[in-house]
Amino acid sequence: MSKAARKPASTGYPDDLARAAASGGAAARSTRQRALVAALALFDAQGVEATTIEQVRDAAEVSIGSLYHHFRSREGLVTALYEDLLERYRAAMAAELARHDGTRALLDGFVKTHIAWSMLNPAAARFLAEHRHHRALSEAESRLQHGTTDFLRPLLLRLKPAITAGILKPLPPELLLSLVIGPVQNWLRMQRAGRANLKPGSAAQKLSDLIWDAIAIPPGKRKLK
Amino acid sequence: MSKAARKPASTGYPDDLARAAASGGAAARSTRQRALVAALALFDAQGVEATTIEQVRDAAEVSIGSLYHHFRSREGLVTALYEDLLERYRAAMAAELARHDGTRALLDGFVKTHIAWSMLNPAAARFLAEHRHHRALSEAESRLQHGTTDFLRPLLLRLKPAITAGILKPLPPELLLSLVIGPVQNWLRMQRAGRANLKPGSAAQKLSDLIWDAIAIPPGKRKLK
DNA sequence: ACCGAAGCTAGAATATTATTCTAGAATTTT
DNA sequence: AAAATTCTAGAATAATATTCTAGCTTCGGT
Repeated sequence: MSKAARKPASTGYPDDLARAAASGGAAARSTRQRALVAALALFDAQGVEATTIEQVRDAAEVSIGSLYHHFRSREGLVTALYEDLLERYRAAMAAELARHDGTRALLDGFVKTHIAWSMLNPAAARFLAEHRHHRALSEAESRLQHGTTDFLRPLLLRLKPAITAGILKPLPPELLLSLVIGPVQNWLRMQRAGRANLKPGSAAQKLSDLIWDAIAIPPGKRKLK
Repeated sequence: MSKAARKPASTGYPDDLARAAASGGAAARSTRQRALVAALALFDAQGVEATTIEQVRDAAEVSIGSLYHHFRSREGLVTALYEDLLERYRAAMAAELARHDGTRALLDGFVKTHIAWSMLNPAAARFLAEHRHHRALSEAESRLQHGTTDFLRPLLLRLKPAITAGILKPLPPELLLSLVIGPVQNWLRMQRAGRANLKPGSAAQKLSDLIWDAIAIPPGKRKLK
């Protein structure tokens, strides 16, 4: 349990460090990365408030001094972890969205990718979902490309033309975003809480269809422009 | 500067303690209640992690001993506050829902009441939204009527008959709930973050309509049973 | 009205945890 | 290779949560 450095299934970290392991073995992981991996595992198991710096130090086999050198404070560790995970999510999502281009396919790709990534990286997904609001993050967010927490800007930009084209209802961005991401995040929360009976793939398909009904203009009523 | 201007001169507590103030002045508030009010204000201003027991003691003018007598621990204070606020939300919502009975009116009432209550009690709404997942709460939840966090069971029960009647799509409860509550919670989060331009009333109306489009069977396609 | 029990208040004493500090090792730059 | 920088280490310190003991207040029973 302490130093199972090789197998992917246990850390809960996105990409599961297959890359790091391949590039020189466990020892090659940077101190910083070891700390992040350990922190995520502990946070996921016990919650952030309940995990102490000392626990992270033991799990990551990193000295207190190093921890503070890299992260400045306990809060800084939380923030760094959030930034790192969000970046990984974004990369995965961006890669996936680039493969679709119809309006409908884009929405479908977003919903399915979001859910699939969350199932593949449960600890990361939970952490991101539960710490969207952490006070120290507002400053971190601005450093993260956009000044917004929901990393959906790209999706939004590609949905807007469909409004002009008369395919989507002319909704303000805030409603469009809420309708797309809201139900998905909510279903994932229920699923994490063990209150979901549908399988993820099935839920994704249905949510995608239903959200479409909410935001699209029914074919019969479309007016060409 | 943050855009989210907090209301001054108010405790932020639901009902704003008008009741307590009327029934004998500030001194009449129970120790426990003073602690909850102070805690909510501090949590809202600084976040939970950043507020210390000592700060609560000073703000509430309650001794450490009393604090621990009433709440058992710091975590217990958080949990008690969550339970108290949730109970107030529930009472308000239940009272409102009892006044409607058509399927559409019910949904509309839910969306509008949820948003209205959140605007009226911003600190409470934020706290509830941000601490839905707090580890110590899972146990608390079971004590709270239903074993679920989303206190939407009553709404769900009243929506189900509409499925049999062919008005709503035959959706599993988890999807129905996600579609109704997800967009609303998401919009409120954006609004708290200062990223909403719509006025709450307008957003509520539109969300209600859009959600209806997602979950209802279009009139033309309904089959009577 | 009085008694005891239970609930409540108080804050000093203690325990736990976060953070700082100083020193030295490793690495990178010049 | 010397100097500078970055990184590691863990003991020392500071901040904070929790426990403990003692006195006070309220309340139900007589």
